[in-house]
Amino acid sequence: MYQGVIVEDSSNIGEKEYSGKGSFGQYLEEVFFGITNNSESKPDFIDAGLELKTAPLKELKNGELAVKERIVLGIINFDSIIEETFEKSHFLEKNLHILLVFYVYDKLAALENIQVNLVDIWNCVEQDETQIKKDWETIVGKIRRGKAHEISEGDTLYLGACTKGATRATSQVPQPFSDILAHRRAFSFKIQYVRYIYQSLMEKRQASVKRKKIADTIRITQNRTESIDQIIKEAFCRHKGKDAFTICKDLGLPYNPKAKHFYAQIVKRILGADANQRLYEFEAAGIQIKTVRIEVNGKNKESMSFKHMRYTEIVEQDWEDSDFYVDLTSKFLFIVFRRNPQNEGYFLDDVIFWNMPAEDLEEARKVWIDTQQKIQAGNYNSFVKIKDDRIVHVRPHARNAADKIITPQKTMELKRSFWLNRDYILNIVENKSYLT
DNA sequence: GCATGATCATGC
DNA sequence: GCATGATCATGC
Repeated sequence: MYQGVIVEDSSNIGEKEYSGKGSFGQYLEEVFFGITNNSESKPDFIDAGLELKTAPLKELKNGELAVKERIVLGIINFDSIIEETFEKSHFLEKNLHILLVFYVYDKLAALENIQVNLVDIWNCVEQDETQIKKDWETIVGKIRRGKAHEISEGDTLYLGACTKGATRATSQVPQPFSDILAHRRAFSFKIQYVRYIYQSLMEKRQASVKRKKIADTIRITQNRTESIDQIIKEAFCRHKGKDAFTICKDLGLPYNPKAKHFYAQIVKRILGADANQRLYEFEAAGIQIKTVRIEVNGKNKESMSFKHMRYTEIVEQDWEDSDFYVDLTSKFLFIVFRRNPQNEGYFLDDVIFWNMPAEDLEEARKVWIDTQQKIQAGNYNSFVKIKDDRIVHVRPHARNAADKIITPQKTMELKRSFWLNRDYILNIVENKSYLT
């Protein structure tokens, strides 16, 4: 643990070094707010009841800023949390009101030059009480059932239980209802939720400046006790067996299967939203809608691509901060269309709400590490292939052969992505039938 | 029939 | 102009 001196006057500042992850947070607390860094589990601004959290943003190629990481909210004590209720939880005591400081991440900049982009207060209970409580109870439920070692990021929507500690081997701790050691974990706002927080705070600010109206959002879980997947299932059941053309006709949507958001539009409408309305839970949880087409032979033709990787970025990243990790730990909503042998069209057969099981995520991690090492070594022609049968593979994902990006070796390489193997997708789809 | 490389279509 | 989701084309 870091033992800091109290910064009582500015002459101390120059003597102190802030390094590593969280250095900007320490700097803000000590120099700007004049409080000592501590790992005590009391609010940082005890009198105001405010917890200070800094959140890095990264600059995208197009100049826009995007949230870089999840926000970690404090270690989960497996032994004491089982005695708590959500309303009186340690989590709520510490994190009810959070003062968020979004800043632009710059590894090389001096701390005093770091650019703060947005400061605002977020009250997760005021905004999202139902789901945050549900998530908290899901996590605590696993601990109470002696399943702390099976906690997965995929279990929850907004509040996650992320792993803590440098390595798997050195971060195993006991749990109260099982002899199996579990990975030490902390509560966090999942990165998709942080993205949502940032986006909605920015929108609020811009709307107040420009006196603009914020687009309507629908909460599909509002006034309902069912889980989000049950609600989706019910809504989709009404359209099972129809072809996409008929569904569009029945919903009053244009039939335009090549449009990028065609299936997302259908989903939206099936769930009761208009084109100009937004689905709150999908945005706040970053749920990915993916379509799968099954041919007459019972198989899908295609693997599933994700956004292309940036070779210079991946060599510097930890697995858990990588784009691919964020993608794979999202909830997925697979919309399954099946080829109709009579008329060659596709009909809606199933929707599957899915998240990747921990052991598969671990396999994906190994492939990611393998890829990272090969990029580091400048080896761009021996990535994991689909034939290797390792759940995911690496493959080109470019506009054409000339569509290249820079590498750590300063050469140009074809854009590539991680892909989910087509067999793996088929397996998900065939084993988890959902609409009955 | 499938793996793999390559590319398309759309929208922001 | 490019990201992204999706799909095509070729050769083994």
